[in-house]
Order: sequence, then C-alpha cells, then structure tokens
Amino acid sequence: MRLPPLNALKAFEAAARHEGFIGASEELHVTRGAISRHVKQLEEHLGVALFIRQAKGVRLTAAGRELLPVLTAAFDKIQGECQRITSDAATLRVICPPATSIRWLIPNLDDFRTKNPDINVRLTTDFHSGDPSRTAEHDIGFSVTDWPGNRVEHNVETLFPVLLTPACAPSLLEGRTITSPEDLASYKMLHEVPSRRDWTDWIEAFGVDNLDPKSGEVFPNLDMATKAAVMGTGMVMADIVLCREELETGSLIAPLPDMTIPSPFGGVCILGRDDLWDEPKVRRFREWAVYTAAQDVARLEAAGLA
Amino acid sequence: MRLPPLNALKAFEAAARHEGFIGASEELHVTRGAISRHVKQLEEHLGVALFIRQAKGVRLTAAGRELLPVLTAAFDKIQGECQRITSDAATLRVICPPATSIRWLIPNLDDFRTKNPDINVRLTTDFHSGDPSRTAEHDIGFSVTDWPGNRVEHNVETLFPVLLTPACAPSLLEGRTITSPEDLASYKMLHEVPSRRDWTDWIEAFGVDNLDPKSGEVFPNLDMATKAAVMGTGMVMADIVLCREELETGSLIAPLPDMTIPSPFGGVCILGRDDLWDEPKVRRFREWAVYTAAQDVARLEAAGLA
DNA sequence: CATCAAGGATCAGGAAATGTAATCCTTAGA
DNA sequence: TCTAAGGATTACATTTCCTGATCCTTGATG
Repeated sequence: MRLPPLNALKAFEAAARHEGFIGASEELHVTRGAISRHVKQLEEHLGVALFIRQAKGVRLTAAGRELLPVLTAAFDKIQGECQRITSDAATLRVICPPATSIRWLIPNLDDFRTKNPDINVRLTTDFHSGDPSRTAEHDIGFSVTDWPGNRVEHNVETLFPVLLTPACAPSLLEGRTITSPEDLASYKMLHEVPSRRDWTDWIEAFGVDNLDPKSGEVFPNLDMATKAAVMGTGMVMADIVLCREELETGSLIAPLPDMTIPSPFGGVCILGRDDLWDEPKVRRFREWAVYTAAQDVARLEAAGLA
Repeated sequence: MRLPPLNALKAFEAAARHEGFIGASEELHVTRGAISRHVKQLEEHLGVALFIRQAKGVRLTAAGRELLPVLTAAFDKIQGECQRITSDAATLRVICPPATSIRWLIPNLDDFRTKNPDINVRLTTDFHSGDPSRTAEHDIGFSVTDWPGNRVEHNVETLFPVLLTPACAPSLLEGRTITSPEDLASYKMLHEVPSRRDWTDWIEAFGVDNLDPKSGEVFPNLDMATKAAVMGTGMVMADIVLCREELETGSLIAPLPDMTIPSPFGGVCILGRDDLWDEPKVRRFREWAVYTAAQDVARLEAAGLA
C-alpha cells in the first residue's frame, strides 16, 4: 500500500491529540471543515474508521488509538531533526587566536552581527593551526599563513599582511629625534613571542648593529606587549593592522613608519574545510572578513602608516 | 519552527534515497521538475542546502545526510503502521463451535467471501462461551443463547432457533409407519452430547413412556451423530437448521416433523464486543449471517419442516 | 418539552499548491 | 568540439485544499 496523504495524517494526528476537530483546526490554522475532510480522506484511504463521531466531539477507535502515537512520534522526530539542522546552519563556529581576537575580530564582530542578524556567531579564542580534529568543531578559523603546522589541504584566504615596525608611547619620544634604527638603542624592547623573532628579524632586515634582541621583556602575546608599550614601558614591534587603533589615536607612535618587515609567520588568514567553505554562513563571514580587513588596510594606507 | 511541508520532505527523502531527482520522480510518479521544486522549497524552509548540485546528479550535503535517515525511518514507521491497521481492518477473526462450523458456517462461507472479497475471514473452530479473554482475539463469535457460561455484557444477535426432532435414514423407515413418539421405541437413539439432554428433553416434552434416554450411542458432537444417522445407525435428535441439507436431500427423514422442541441451550447466535460490533467488517458479517440464516429457516418452512 | 449550543458534516466556489511540458544550463566524457 | 545526462526554470494547467455558510445530531437547560 502507498503511504497515505501526509497532510491528512497530520490533520488526524492533531485532531486525535486534541480529541476534537476544533482544537486541531486552531493548531493548524484552518477551519473545522478542512480537518473533517482530511480525517475522512484518511479513513477512506485506510478503510478504517479512526474516530467515533458523537454529538459532542469525537472519540478514537481502536485503530485510531494505535495510529496516533506512531504518528506523533514520527512527526516529533522529523520536526526535531529539522529544527536541529536549521539552528545548526544558523550557527557559525569561529576559532581565532587570542591577539587577533582581542585586537581585530572582537572589535569588529558587532559589525558582522548587525549586518547578519540571522547568523549566530560562536567564537572560540584559541590557536587554530589547521588541525583537522579542531576544524571538525569549527566552521572557520583564523591563523597566519606561514604557521609551521598549517596544512595546505584547507581553503585559505589572506586577510591582511602582518607588517611589523617599532612603536612606542608618544611620551617616550618627547625631546628625541629618531631617524634611523640605531636611534632605538636606548629603548627597552618588548617582545610578543618567546622566540623574539619579531625584533630579531627586523634588526637583521635593516642591519642594525647596536640592538640586542635578547634584551627587553617578553610577553605571552601581542596584546599584552602592546598594552605595555602604551603604558610607556618600551618599544614594541607593532603589527600595523592589529595596532591600528593605537596608531590612529596616537597612543602609540611608529617613529620609523617606512621601516616595516613582514611577520615571519606571514599574514593573517582565514581557513576552513572544503565542504564548509561555500556554505552560505561561511561565505558571508569570509566575504565580510575580507572586506573589513581591506578597509582597515586602506585606512592605514590613507594615514600613511602602511 | 513549524514542521516543514510534508510533501516536500517526502520528495527530498525519495531524492536522497535515489541519489537523484529522476529516480525520485519515478518513485513518486511525478516529473523531475516537481521534485526539484519540492527540494528547493524544503531547502528554503530550513535555510540549509541539502544537495550539492553538480553537472551529473546531486550529492547530499552534511545536513542532508543527517536528515535522510530520520525521514526514512519516520516514513517507514508510518507506512508500516498504516499497513498493519488496514490489513487488520480487512481481517475478520471468527470463532465458531465445531458443529455449527461444519454444518452451517463453512458450507456458507464461500458465499460470504464471494460477496465480500475485501474481507479476509480467519475462522477458528472452537467453543466461544463469551469469555472476554477469548473475544480479544476474535472479532465475532458463534454460540448458543443459553450456554451456561455466556455473558450478557456482549452484543448478541440470534440467527436461528435450534429446533430438535428425531430423524433417521430413509431405509430405517421402510415398511414402517410412525405416527406417535411411542413408535420410536424400536430405534437406537444417537446422542450428540454426553448429557443426553437432547433426547431427555424431547421425551419429557411429549410425555413418552416407552423410550429410555440412557440407551443408545453418544457422539462428541452433532455432526458425527448426524453422519451416523445417515449411515442408518439409528435415530438422531436433529437440528432442523443444521441438518437442513440432509433433510432437504432426503438422506435423513424426520418422521414426526411437527413434534419439535427448542434446544435446551437456546438458539444459535453471534456475539461480540461492543467496540467492534459496529465496525464495518463485523457489521457486514453480522448482516450476512442474519440474512443467510433467515433464508435457511424460510426454505425449511417452505418445505414444511419447521 | 422546546430550545439552545456544541461540534461535526457537507457543499459550492475560489485560492493555493502542485504538476506538466518544454526549454535552458552546465559539465563529464567521447 | 560535441553529446548526453541531469538538474533548473517557467508559463500554464490541474488538483488539492481551504473557506464560509449552512445543515444535522444530540446532550443539556429552563
């Protein structure tokens, strides 16, 4: 036998649950007559009476009593799964390293949420090194292009180059003139990574003799090093994008703005699994991130900082 | 969220199962376009792509792969239950005592089956004494109205009175004239029940002196006693309805057709549970049984045997 | 006992959903 | 380059479905 008309099944299920056609008609937003017809159609299809019609309302027959729980369970299962799938599709799970989170993503996320109110962003602030076991739990991740553990099997899109140049609080520059790297000798160096490669690479790139990268203080991440620099502790190797706000507001000043090096780890990028890359929610986030990053870079260029 | 359009779900389920819209369109007897539209509608409702469209056919997305088994299971459950209910509704489980079965129901059942080809009759030949635990397994039962264990809580409909009168093979009447009960003295009595109440009651009813009900042979049921009578073994206390065939064909003859008594157990009746009594299959069987029994009685009356 | 009122059945007509048939589009494979 | 498979699209036809009015039955009420 063929499956009965599904809408008739739904109408019967509601009517049986409400023990009356009026209740069902309200639940399904139709008239009594529609329910009555549906039930009749189903009864004809099955060749079995499902309700005993009485003056006041209806009562289920044995057959109806057997059918109801099966239908209710089936519809509930379907509805539950559909709900899960939809809400899943509306949730974007993002993973982003701490500094990028604090200095770029979080400040910008309100903009994304405003522009995409139907996407529910769930941010995990942690490192994402292209580890597949990690990506299974996330739809998209932020990383740097040349991170050692980075896999090429993922889709990667560069957001902005990480360009490093020394920067410090304006108070540290008062009464000083800095025109060459050698003029930085008297400043304390603030390192954002234990390897100190930020300063090492910069010193090497410009062949500075009088700076010792082993000196100075080490912070666990760029954010803390930057905050320390703002407080006047010393000279940080600032990422001109991630430190855009400080550079724009003047709480940090780059005395040698033309002397930048690309970060040894490459630029900031987003990456994700092939099968999720073109999902609407992922695509919208990607496009937003690329656009927003480009805006940031453009603003810095306009300000002569890049 | 509201339950998605059920027909769209069905179309998706078929398409996913067939891994293509053409297969689904054949299964559901519609065109590709209809499937395409349904799937699109469902995807829009859920806000999730369920298929990845490629040049050759479609592939399920992660969401689609999760949804499919839920739908398939739900539809299978529904279909299975509907099938069970329909086939159940088309099966009439009848219980009928042996003699009534062999001498009345079974010979007539072909007529019922011809007139009701959509009802699948399942006959159990056994006693039905109104025992509720028995009726749970049967839709309708045959019994006698005054059976000791008979319950009144069931619906009961009398089919025909059981009228008893002595009968024997024609050969036993050759050269004899029987005008009064006393003329039966030289015949062997055939009893259909161990209590011998058939003959006892008849002898008592007509005040016969020269007949001893304790004599003669006892059979387990009317059918065997009747067969013995046809073979010329003796005189059986024949039920004029259940022995109709023999009486009509002349293989048994009732020498005193006006001297009948009602059976001590009452007439043959059908009975059944309240909640099943008016079910179509039960009603049709009842109406057929009443009509057929009335026909039998009428034929006997026309033949002057009742 | 007449009258409600509740609740289901029914029906004509119109709206909405669904299906069709033809055509288009994309791409794997010859 | 061409072909064919298979999905997308769209205008139009058909079927289904719903509505709103009215009818019918019956338990309750004064």
